[in-house]
Amino acid sequence: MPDPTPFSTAVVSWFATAARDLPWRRPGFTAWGTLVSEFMLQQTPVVRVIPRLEEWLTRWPTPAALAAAPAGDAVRAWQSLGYPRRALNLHACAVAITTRFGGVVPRDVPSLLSLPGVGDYTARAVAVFAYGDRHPVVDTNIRRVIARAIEGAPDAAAPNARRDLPAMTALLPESDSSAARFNAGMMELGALVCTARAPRCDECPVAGLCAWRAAGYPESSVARRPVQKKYEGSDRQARGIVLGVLRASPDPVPHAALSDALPDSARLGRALSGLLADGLLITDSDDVYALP
DNA sequence: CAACCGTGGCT
DNA sequence: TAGCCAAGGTT
Repeated sequence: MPDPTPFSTAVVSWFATAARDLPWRRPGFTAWGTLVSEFMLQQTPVVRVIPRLEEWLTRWPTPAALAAAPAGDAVRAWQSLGYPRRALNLHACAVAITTRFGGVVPRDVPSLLSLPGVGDYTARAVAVFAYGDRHPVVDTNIRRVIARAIEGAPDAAAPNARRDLPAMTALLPESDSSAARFNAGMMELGALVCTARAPRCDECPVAGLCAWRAAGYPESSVARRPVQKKYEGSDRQARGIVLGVLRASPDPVPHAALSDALPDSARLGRALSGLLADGLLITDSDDVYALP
């Protein structure tokens, strides 16, 4: 490993000029707002998150406010952000923060990891971006930047905390504030310049230090498997159709209305049992369904 | 650990 | 068009 300082310094100074003006970077943004934004940003693009985030924080400005609402309200307000379990988990977070942490989003990583739907990335993102503490943050952007610039590989390998966290730690500046800006800068670099497809290497602030560039931009040799199975006709799509009907209706919905929206009864049955098991749906009788 | 979990925009 | 991809987490 070469001296990480020139690399880290270049990323931090680039970030000072290139950072996007995003809601969660506003002065005075709360730790709760950071937690909500990180949940929404789990696999959902920034541009689609921003309007939902503003709505959520206006409606539920504190964990206690969300905890006082039915979980179904959170699922409905999630709208089409996708992966609606995140809305359920976020509501459960609000309850846990209110009951176990006095209504204050915890600051230490182990406490954050104890919250539902909070994993290695989200826990450290909150500790770093909301509280300014010094931890390595590793998301998909950072793994790709490290793979290319440091390891000379065309793409990131599968996520692996045993390898990813030490790799980021080795690059992390000493001071809390520089470390936080480096974490954010690495994510921004991966999002804006060192992108998965068509990276903008001519605009890259660390091109001169990049191992991938030095190696002549080798391409991946192994064929990549599809990132997702086909969506059309899938059970995943079926769950979305069912929840879409429920979100659109202020009242509980009879099974017949769901059959109209999803005539394939086997697929509908799998969607309903799955959603019930996940707690995204409740049913009092055999044929009337509602959000929790 | 591979598979699963939504949705929509881009190429 | 069909596949790729987006600030992951859970099982």
